[in-house]
Amino acid sequence: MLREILINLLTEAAKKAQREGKLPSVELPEITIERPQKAEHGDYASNFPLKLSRIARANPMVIANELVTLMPKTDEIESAVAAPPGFINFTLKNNWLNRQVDHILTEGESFGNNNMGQGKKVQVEFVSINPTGPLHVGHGRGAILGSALVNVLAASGYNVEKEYYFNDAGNQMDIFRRSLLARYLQSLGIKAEVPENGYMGNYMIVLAQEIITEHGDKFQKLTEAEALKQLGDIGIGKVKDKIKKDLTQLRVEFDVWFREQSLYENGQYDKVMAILRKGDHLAEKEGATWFVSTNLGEDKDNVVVRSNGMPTYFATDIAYHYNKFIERHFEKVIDIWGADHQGHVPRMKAVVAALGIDPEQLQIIIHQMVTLKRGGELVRVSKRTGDLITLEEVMEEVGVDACRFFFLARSASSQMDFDLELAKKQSQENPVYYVQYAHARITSIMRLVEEKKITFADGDTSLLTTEPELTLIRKLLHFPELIEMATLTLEPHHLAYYAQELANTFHAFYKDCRVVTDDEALTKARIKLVMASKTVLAKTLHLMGMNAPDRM
RNA sequence: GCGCCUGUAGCUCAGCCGGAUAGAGCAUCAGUCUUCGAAACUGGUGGUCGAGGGUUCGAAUCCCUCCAGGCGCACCA
Repeated sequence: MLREILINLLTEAAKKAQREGKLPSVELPEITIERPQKAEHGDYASNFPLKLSRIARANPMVIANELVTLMPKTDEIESAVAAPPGFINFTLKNNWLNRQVDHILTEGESFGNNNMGQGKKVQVEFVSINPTGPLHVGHGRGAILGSALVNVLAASGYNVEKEYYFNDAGNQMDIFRRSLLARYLQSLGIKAEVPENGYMGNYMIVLAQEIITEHGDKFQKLTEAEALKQLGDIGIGKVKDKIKKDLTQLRVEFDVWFREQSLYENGQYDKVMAILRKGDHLAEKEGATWFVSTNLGEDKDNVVVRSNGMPTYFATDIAYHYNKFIERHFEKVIDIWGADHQGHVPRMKAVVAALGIDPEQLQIIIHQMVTLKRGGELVRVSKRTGDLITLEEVMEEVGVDACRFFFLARSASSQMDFDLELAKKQSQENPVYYVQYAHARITSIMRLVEEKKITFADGDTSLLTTEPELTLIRKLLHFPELIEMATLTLEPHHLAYYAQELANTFHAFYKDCRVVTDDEALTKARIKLVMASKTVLAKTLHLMGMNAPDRM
C-alpha cells in the first residue's frame, strides 16, 4: 500500500538526517499520512515535520525541506514537496497511475480486498428482535447496517458469520401467547381480554384470523395452558417466518438462526450460572439473584433470576455470549443494537469480563433511531394496521435499493430522518439513481464496444494522460483504502459517499473523454478504464447490497 | 437528576485518534445535447461548524460549562 511506502520513505529520510547530524537524535513520532482536500496539495500529505519540530525544537519548514532532499526516489512518487507551515505533499507519477488500471482489471472483483482479518472468526449478530411482531424501519436500519458491515469485513479477510438471535423464551413470549389467544378467542366470538402490556397491534388480529382459517377453532377446546402452548407455537412460527421473509426481501441473509430456547435445552444456561456463582459474581437479594456488576465498576447490579424463579433476558444473554466466545470460539463478536438498548452495553461488557474474556473482543455498535417522514411530515401510524409502519411497507413503497442506500448513507450514531417521498423520487434529486445510472451508462458503452467487436485486451493504459482520466484513476485507487477504513471503524456508511463520488468522477470523465472514437489505441485504453470503473462501482454497490443495473 | 448519541449551507448529511482558504447531494440562479444514455456535465449564490471558556504553533475535531433534541436509567426486552 502507498501509505506504508510513504511512511517508509519519511522514516528513512529522517534517520538519514539524524545520521548526518541534520536532525537531533530524538525518538521519531508516529507518522501519519493523510489525503489532502485540495488537489494542489498532491495525492498524499504528511504533517510529520510539524510533529517532529516540537520534539526536535527546530523550524518545521527547515525539517520538511531537509526530509524532501534526503528522500529516495521511487517508481510511484513523482514529487515530494515541502509546503508551509510544514507539510510534505506527495504527488503520484502519471505513468504509475495509469498502469494501475491494468492492475484493477487483473484483480477484478477482488480488487480492494485485503487481509486485515487474517481469516479470524468473527460473528456479527444483528436484528435479533423478539418474534412478537413484524419488523419496522428501525430494525431495517440495523439489518442493512449489519449486512453491509459483514460484506466489508469479509472483503478484509475475516471469516464472518451472520447470526440472528431469536428471543423465543421468557416473559415477552408469554405475553405474546396470551395476547394471541385472546385475539383468537375474540375472533371466534368468545369474550376475552388482551392482557395489560400485551401486544395490541392489529397484526395480532390478522394473525389470529389466519390461524382460524388454517386450523379452525380447535384451540378453544383445549385447556388454557395447552392452548397457550399449541396456539402460541404456531403464532411464533408464523411471526418468525414473516421476519425471515422480510429480511430475505431486504437481501439480508443469515448463516445461523439462534434460538434462546436452545440455551436451556443444552444446559449452557446452568453452566454459565455455575461459573458466575463460583466466581462470586452472583448474590441473593430480596428474593432474587443478582449479577454483582458493582464489583466490576458498574453503577448498579442487575437481576438475573427473578424472585419468581424466572430468568431475565439478561440471564440468557449472558449464556448466549458465553456460548459465542467459549463454546463457539469466536475471536471477535460484534453485536448491533438499537439505541434503546444502549443501557445494556456496560453490563454486557462487565459480564464478558467476569467470564474471563477480554471485553475488547466484544464490540457493540449502537445505531440511533429512525424517524419516518413523508415530504417533511412525520409519519407515525400505518394506515393498514394502525401500528407503526412496517419494514415491508417501506420496502414496497420505495424499493429495496433505495432503502439500502438511504440507510447506508448515514452514520450509525446519527439519528435519521427517512423521507419516503425523497427516497422514492426517481429523479435527479435522488442519489440512488445517480449512482446506478453511472453503472448503466458504463454498461451501455460496453454494449457498443461489443457491437463494434472492439477487442481491448492489448490496450495501452499509458495513453491515459488527461486530467479527467487521471482523476478517475485516482478515485478508483481510493477504493482499497475505503475498505480498510470501513473495516477499522466498523462504519459501512463511507461506502455510500464513495459510490457517489465515484459516479460523479465517472460522469465527468464521460463528458470530457469520448471513449469509442477513430483513434483505435486511445479507444482501447479508455475502454480499459471504463471496465475498471465498472468493476469498482459494481463492487461498491454489491458491498452495500445493492444492484448494479445494466439498464434503467 | 444520571448515562449514551446528536447539534456543520435553506433541507438531508459527510468530515471528528487536531493540520493547509470547512465538504457533498438536494434546493436555488446561469450555462451545456448533430456523435458512446442530458436519470448527465460546468459554473455561481449560500456557513458566527449550537453558545461560551480552555489546551495548542494550529480546534468542526481534544477538555470543561451551558443550551437544544433523541434514546435509556425495571425482578421488560
